[in-house]
Amino acid sequence: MTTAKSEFLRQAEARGFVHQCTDLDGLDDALAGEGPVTAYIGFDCTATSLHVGSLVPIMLLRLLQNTGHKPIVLMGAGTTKVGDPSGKEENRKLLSDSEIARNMAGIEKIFANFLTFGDGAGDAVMVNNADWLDGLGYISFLRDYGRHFSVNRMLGFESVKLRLDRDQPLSFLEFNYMVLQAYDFIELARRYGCRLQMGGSDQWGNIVNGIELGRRAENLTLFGLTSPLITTAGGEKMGKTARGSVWLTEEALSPYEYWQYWRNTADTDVGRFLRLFTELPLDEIALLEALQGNEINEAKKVLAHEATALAHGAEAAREAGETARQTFEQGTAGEALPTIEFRQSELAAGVPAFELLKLAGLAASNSEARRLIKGGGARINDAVIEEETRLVTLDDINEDGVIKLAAGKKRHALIRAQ
RNA sequence: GGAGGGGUGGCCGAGCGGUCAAAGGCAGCAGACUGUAAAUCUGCCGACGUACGUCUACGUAGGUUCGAAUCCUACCCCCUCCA
Repeated sequence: MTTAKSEFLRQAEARGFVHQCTDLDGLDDALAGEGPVTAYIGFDCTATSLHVGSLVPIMLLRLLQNTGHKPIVLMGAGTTKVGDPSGKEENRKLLSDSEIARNMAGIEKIFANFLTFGDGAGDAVMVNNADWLDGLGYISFLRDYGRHFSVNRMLGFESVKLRLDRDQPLSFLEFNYMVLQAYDFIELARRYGCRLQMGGSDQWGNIVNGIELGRRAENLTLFGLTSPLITTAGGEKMGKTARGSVWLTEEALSPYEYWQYWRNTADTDVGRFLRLFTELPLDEIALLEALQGNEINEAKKVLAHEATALAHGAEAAREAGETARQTFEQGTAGEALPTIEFRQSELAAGVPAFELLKLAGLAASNSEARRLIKGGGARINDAVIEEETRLVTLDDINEDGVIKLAAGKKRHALIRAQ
């Protein structure tokens, strides 16, 4: 298929969201037909925040909503109790109910920035599969749905095969994950008329299972659509930096640092990321992408701004951009830099620079900070720190009333005296 | 159930009684170059300590030895082959 009829698929394809689809033409017909199509993506509740690795599905749901359809965010509180074996890591540790509840609350807040929730036809809804999974009756579930699953086939699925081939243990608990995920789909179809499940390419097997269960058990026509796994030009999964994951919540990662993450995108990733992670028109992106040499930095700033505005709001994005401008282009210090407060009296007595570097999060330990100083990578107010044991005092406060600390050229922090 | 192989720093992977905080690679950090890019080159890369150093670390727990990642015993886990 070259041109989709539906706005959603046209955009999704043009922007690089589509990897595989169970029935592209059929789905296109449905999407182009009358009324909104309801679609869902499931998210595990394994942490209190999501990171940029989850941004592709989030943007996909947003695109769905923007093109007139209804997104369902499925919180996998129920399936999280089982653990997805496709993670291929080993057994995951089981999370307690309270941990799951806490994680879910954190994740919910993120979606509020990306989707419009409500009761209208096109409004997004958030549901929790624990609502139906927790109360399943074992025998009746087996009789009604279990009979539609062929163990022979399940053994052939990538997630399972991988474990078996390596003789790694796969508990019966985990083996059931795909059954439950398949069941989620028909439960959503029943409750919300949901007809499409989307997800990362690693979810293909799980999604297909749901579709087949729908057909066998309820004679439903369901669709599946997966997006490619996005890696950086360096071939790495997205979302890791020196300081850990690139989280989407302010509490976990400041908007400024989030902005910086995007600003530091590799040249070759700029166009792809603009298409996936911003909503700029494609022709505009094409222009930005075509910029050469130094000028591509303008495209990166646009990417950083747009992406940050989605996650943290336009104002926070503007502020982050302004701080970056002041810090990098003007050599002064912007408001939004990470800041630590210090008591006047403590500073008067003098605090070792390496300790400040550690406290500011620019080094993981005192040793690392000392090494940084030894290596000539640490600066106070733009002056390289020469002695390893340099004390920082009130005298170091510059004309802006702060002490500017830097580790390398990119990582800055401010010290304020209280 | 039987036979053999293995568990080493964030990951991969050498070491197989002292010279081992442990080769090499990857990742990471910094420096040079640049464009807050990529590639390349250089340095650093357990913690604490201004140096000498101290402490913690080679699956877990004991033991042998002046001395163990290296040898012995038990336990846990993984892999390969046989039944």
